[in-house]
Amino acid sequence: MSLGVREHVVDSSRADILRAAATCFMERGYASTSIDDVARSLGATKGRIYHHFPSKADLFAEVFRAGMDMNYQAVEPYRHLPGPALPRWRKMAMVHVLQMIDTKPFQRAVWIGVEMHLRGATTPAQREVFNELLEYRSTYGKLFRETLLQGREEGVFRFEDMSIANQLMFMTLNSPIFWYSPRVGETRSDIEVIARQVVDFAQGGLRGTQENPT
Amino acid sequence: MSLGVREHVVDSSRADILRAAATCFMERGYASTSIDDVARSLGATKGRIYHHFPSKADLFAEVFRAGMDMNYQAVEPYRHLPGPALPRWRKMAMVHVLQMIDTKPFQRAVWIGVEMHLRGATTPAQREVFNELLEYRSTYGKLFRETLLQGREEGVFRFEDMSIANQLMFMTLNSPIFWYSPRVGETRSDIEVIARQVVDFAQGGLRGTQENPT
DNA sequence: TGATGAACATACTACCGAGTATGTTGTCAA
DNA sequence: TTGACAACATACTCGGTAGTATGTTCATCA
Repeated sequence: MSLGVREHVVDSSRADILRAAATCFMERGYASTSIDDVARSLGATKGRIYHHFPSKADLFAEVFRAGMDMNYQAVEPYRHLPGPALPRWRKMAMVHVLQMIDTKPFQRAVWIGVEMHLRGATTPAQREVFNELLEYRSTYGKLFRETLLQGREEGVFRFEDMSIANQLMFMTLNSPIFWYSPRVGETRSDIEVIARQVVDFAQGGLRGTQENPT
Repeated sequence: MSLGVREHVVDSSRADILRAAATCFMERGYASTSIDDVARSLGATKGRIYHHFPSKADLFAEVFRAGMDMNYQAVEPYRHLPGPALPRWRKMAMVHVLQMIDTKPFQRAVWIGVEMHLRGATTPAQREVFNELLEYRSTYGKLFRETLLQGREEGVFRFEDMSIANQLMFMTLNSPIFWYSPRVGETRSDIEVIARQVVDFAQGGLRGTQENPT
């Protein structure tokens, strides 16, 4: 079952390509990123990319999947924390936001992928792959949805429309992929302060205006 | 000073092109939208586009400017409402969200434009135009910023970092450009219900968790 | 009424980028 | 040591697209 040195080298090369591709997609978007761009950022040529990935669309899909995997694995350990909804939601939200910051290029790619799918900018052949990935994303969304519902029952959340609340919450929690950029000399605790503010905003939003208390 | 029939026809043709272009940019993004796409959606050819706009980048810039103009003109009447910050902020926010819904194609173009600028995906020549447009956008942002500060002094808002709060607020208020789509048989009041939920979420977010009340 | 120019359409060029076909080099197994 | 294959690089093709150059039509005005 253990992988030989050769396999590790291959996987490492693949992973390097995925990282470079994620960064390129983040910086220029999908359409404006050429395979040559990705190769150049690796000091390589197209041959290397096409040796590991059959097409640009497949390369992008792998980046997308990698980003989703990171999220799922980060949040999954906390989804079944027992007890009231709020602390569990806060933990999950915090982990999610930190993921957005720590793996920004991949998360931007996920965003781009969702956008592309929503406007149907994929070939029928790529549709299948994408549908599977978005199913994956949908599953991830459900992790939060359950906790949102429990929180509403417990009175800590007061949103009206579940669908809208879900959109707004994820919009808030995902937003660092657009505006966060590391500062020089930034420590881990600085990042956590930022993430906490994002989570606080989302929590306040989910509670609403609270103009009719009791 | 009054325009003749000829000028009106010209302006109407230009406006048609801008609307079609905004829709195309929304549906496929900037890079994936060809001038032929825009022309085809008008039942015309490239010649018509290039007769009115010198380049694709200029066409896009005009769409961007039109979107910003709509926002500014919609919000400006309320920026100097006297009295406490909260009702003024709510009015401005509500108008802003309704603008996002009513002129979605243009607002998506504005978003795309900001993204493009942030990653520097513009030629030096287009930089000047873009810088002016983003200055415009910055001015628009200040309309809200003043009210945010007043609201914090009055205790209705409790955010820590002004920059982050501003980002999160606009992220929330802008978000309908991504997830709103008209429903069949939807009335104006249905739309206003949606917009109100968005504004409520943003207001709750700006107030924060409120775990240390007084 | 004919000349002029605006408002397009048509036909073309030049380039860029995805994908392919074909080398080249190093490694490992027999 | 050799041959076979993985992991690339190199050198192409080919379709699509921005931009241009050149018609064409119609209204307006001298």
